[in-house]
Amino acid sequence: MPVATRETSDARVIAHLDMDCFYVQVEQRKQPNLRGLPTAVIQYNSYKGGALIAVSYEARKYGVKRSMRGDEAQEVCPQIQLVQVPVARGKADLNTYRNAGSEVVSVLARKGRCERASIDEVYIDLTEAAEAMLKEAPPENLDDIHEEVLKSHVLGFIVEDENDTKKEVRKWLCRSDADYHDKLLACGAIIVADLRMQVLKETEFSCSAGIAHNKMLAKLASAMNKPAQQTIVPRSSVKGLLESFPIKKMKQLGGKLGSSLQSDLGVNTVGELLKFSEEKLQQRYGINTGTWLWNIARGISGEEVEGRLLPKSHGSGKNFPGPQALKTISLVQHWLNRLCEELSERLQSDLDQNKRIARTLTLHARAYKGGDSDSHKNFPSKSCPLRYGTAKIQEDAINLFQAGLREYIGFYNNKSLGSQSNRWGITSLSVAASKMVTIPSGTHSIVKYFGGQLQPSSSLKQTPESVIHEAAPSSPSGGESCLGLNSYESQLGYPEEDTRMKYLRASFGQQVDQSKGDDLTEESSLLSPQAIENGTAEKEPQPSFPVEEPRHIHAVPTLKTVVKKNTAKEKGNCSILKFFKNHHDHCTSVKQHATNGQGSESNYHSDSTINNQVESLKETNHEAIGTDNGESSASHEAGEGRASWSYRMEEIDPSVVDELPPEIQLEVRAWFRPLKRPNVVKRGSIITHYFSTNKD
DNA sequence: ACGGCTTATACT
DNA sequence: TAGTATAAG
Repeated sequence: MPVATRETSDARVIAHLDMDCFYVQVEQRKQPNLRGLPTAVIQYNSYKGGALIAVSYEARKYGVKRSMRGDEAQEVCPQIQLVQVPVARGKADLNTYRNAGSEVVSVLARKGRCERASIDEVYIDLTEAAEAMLKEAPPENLDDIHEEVLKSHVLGFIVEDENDTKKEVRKWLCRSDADYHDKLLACGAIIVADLRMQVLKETEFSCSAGIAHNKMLAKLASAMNKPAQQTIVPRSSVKGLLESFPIKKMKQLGGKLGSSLQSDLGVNTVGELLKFSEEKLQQRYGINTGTWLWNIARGISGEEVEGRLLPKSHGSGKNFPGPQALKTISLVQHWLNRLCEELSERLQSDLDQNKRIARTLTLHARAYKGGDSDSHKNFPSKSCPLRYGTAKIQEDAINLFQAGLREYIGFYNNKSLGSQSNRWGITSLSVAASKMVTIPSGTHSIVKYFGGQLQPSSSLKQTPESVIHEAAPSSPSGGESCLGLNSYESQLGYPEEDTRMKYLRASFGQQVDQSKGDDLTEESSLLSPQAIENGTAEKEPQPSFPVEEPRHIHAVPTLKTVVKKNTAKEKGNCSILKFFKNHHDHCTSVKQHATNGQGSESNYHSDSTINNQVESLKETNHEAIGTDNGESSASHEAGEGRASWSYRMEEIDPSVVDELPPEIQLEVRAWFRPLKRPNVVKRGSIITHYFSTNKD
C-alpha cells in the first residue's frame, strides 16, 4: 500500500526489469520448437479450455488476451500453441516459474542491490554502478556503444530523423553538456542494456526495462516499450509524462483508491492531482496515503530498492468454484493435505537452499453459507506457530480450519435452525507459511543459536527458542518440545549432517491441544461420516476436533514500552554527501562494514548470493530480537543494510540545518521528517468530512 | 459466484 | 498481535 515517502535524493539510478510474457518464455525454453509461434500458457484446460495466464507477443497480435479462456483464444487464433501449467497433487504447480525467476535475479544481483518485486519483476539500484561509470568511463568518452543501448527509448526526446534514431540516441547518451542527472541515467541505460544481454545469454529469457530516478518511474517506463526494449525517463520529461498519464494505470491506483480519486475528486490523470494540496489529500485519504499521492503527482517516490532476493512467505492454494465447492470436512481435509504437502516441500527447499525457517502457518478459506443473514460473512483466517514436517503442518492446518469453520458457522446454530446454515461450501482454500527467519550458516551451529538462551556470549540477547518459551508459558505441552526431538529424528530419518533440523523441529514441536470430539459441531458430525461412506475421503486420518483452537504462542502482552523510533533513512549517495566530500568517505566505509560490502565492486565476484544471504540473515536476526524487545525495529526502519552513520538522527538538533547551505537544506530537512506517521485523520469519517470543507 | 494462484503491505 | 482488506501480475 502507499506509504508516505519523500525524495531522499533524486540522483539515484533505479531500473525496473520486467520479463516478457514470462511463463511463455519458460515454456518456450523447455520446448524451443515453440519459439516464435503464437503461444499461451493455460491452467486447467477442462473448463472452456482452461484459463490463460500468459500470452506471447505473437499471439497478442491476433487479439489473444490474458483472461481469455483457451477456447476463445483458439477462436481468434487457431494456430495458437497452448501449453499447460504443470499439475501436481491436483493443482497448478508454479515451481518451474519460481525457479526461473530466481535464475534471473541471481544474474542481476551481481550488479547492484536487487529487490524481487514479483515472480518476473526486479528492481535494481544502479546508483553506485552508474556513478562509478560516470567517473571512470563516462559515455562521452566511449566510442563503442552497443546496439542494444542505442535502441533505448528516451522519453521526451524528439527524434528528428526516423531513420537515424540510433545516431540521435547515441548523441543524447554522450552529450558532454548534459545535466548530471541525465548523465547518470545514460550510464544506467548502458548498464541495464548489458544486464539484459547477460540475462538473455545466461537464462535465454528476454526482458524489458525502465531506467529512471526512482522506482515508480522505472516501473512505469519498463512497461512502455515491450517486449525486449528499454526506456529512459529523464527528469525533464517527468512532468509531461505524468500530466496526461491515466491515474488508474499508476501502481497502487488500479483498484478502489484509484476509482475514488476519479469519482470523488474527478481526477483522471496524474497531472490533475496537482490541483490538490497535501492537506486536502490527507484529509480524504489519510496522512500517509495523502502525502504519497501528493508526491507521486510530482513524480516523487522515495521508496528504496529493498535488497531482498527471496520471498517473504510461501503459500499454496486452490479455488473450488461454483459446483466444485467442497461440502464435507473430508473433502476439505483431502485438499488441505495436498496443499500442505506442497507447502511443506517448498519450506524444505527453502531451508535447504536458503537456511530459512518459517514461523507462522496461516489458513485462508472462502466459503458460502446458505440462508441466514450472516451469509455474506467471510471465512476467518487463522494462524498458529508453524511446526516442520508435512504431517504436523497437515494436522495444524485442519485444526485451523475447524476453528475457522466453527466461527464462520456461528453459535446460534442449534438443532432447529441447523438445517439452513448447514449448507456451507468451501470455494477456496490456501495455506501459507510466513515470518521467515534465516538461520546462521557455516561455523555457528544451530545449537548455539537455539539452545543458547543462557549464554549471553552470542551477540543475540534472546534466542528464538527462548522467545517461544517465554511467550507461551501457558501452553500445556510446550515443555515437550525438547522431548519431541527424538521422535522427530527417528520419524523423519534425517541424514546425520543436518543436525540443525532436529533443533528446528524441537523448536517448533509444541503439541496442539488434541481433546477428543465431544465438541463436534452439528455440521461436522453430520458431514464427516457421510463423506467417508461416499469414499470421497482417502485413507487419511480423520481429524480430531479440538476443544480449543491451536495455541498461539506469540508474545503475550507485557509492560515493555514500544517506542517507535522513526529514524530517517540515511543515504550514502545523496547530494549532501557529495557536498561534504570528506564525510562521504567515512560514510562509505561504515556502510561497507555494516553491510558486508554492498558498495565496492571488489566485494562482488562470483558468490554474491552468499553475500546476500548473509545480509538477509542479519536482517532477520534483528527481527527475531526485535519482536521480543521491541528495540531493533529502529534499525530496521533506519534502512539497515544501507549506509549507517555513527549517530542517530533523532539525537541531532534540527536547528543545525539552518546553518547548512541553502541548496541542501531541503534535502536534509527531509531526513528529519519521519517516513511514516501515525494515521490520525480518519478516512471518510463523518466528522473529518464535516470539517474538511476548507480551502482548495 | 469463476480468471487462478501467489505475494506483499497497510490498517486496525 | 492476529486478522482483514487491497492491490498486483
